Amino acid sequence: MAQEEMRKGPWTEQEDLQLAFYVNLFGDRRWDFLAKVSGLRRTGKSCRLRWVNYLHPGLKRGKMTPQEERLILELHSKWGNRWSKIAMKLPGRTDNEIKNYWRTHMRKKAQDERKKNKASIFSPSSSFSNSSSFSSNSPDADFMPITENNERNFYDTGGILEKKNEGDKMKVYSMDEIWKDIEESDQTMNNIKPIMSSPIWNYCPNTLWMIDEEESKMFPQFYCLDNQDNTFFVG
DNA sequence: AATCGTACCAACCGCTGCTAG
DNA sequence: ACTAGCAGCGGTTGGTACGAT
Repeated sequence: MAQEEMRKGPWTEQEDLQLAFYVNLFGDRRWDFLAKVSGLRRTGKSCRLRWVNYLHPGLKRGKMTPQEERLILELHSKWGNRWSKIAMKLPGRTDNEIKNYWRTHMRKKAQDERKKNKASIFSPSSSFSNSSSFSSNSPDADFMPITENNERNFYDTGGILEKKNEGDKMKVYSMDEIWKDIEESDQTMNNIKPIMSSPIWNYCPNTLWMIDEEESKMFPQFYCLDNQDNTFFVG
């Protein structure tokens, strides 16, 4: 039997409306089922992605704030490429968004570093000439961490570098209280399996997806960003 | 005005882990 | 205990907007 051709590529406004309607009707589970009943010629996977990354009412649009940027840097240095985990600490931001941001950010930073290094590489007093990154052939390698296998990887940065950043060029921001709570929530999260992986699910008290009492116990706290004065607060 | 390079974002792909049967 | 199906995650790619030349 010839399988119906699945649509790919950008979503139309009509498709968005259709998806939103059926998600509201049946909930945000069983994506294959949703894809089928909605009549959208999309895979369940595609529907889920569209909903999570674009249509969900709890999403925050627009540029990353400096606070968010700093938090991403901090969390990435701690957790590495655990985008979904990082996204959990940035309400309204998706793992995809953070991942994209990081990619752009790192590339830019790598280029800056490269320029700096090029300027100082021939200087006799340059400590760079003694650094391990000197031997790298890759253009971005200067900014890549060394992995547990002693390999460099542009994309997989952070995490294991946590100690390496102590006291050297990585600026340390004072986010003690946030960190304290993140560490506490780490312990909690290690013991409790989250119901949903996306941060937006426990961020949308005014939407159809209100968290219930049980869920709120699992996620006792989350950070919110006050766009007025750019401060974090715990909800 | 045309072309090129870069940044950004949306979406796809492949893999993994979880869970229900 | 095993397996199939599903959900989610991380990596990658492709398209578009925009600024520089």
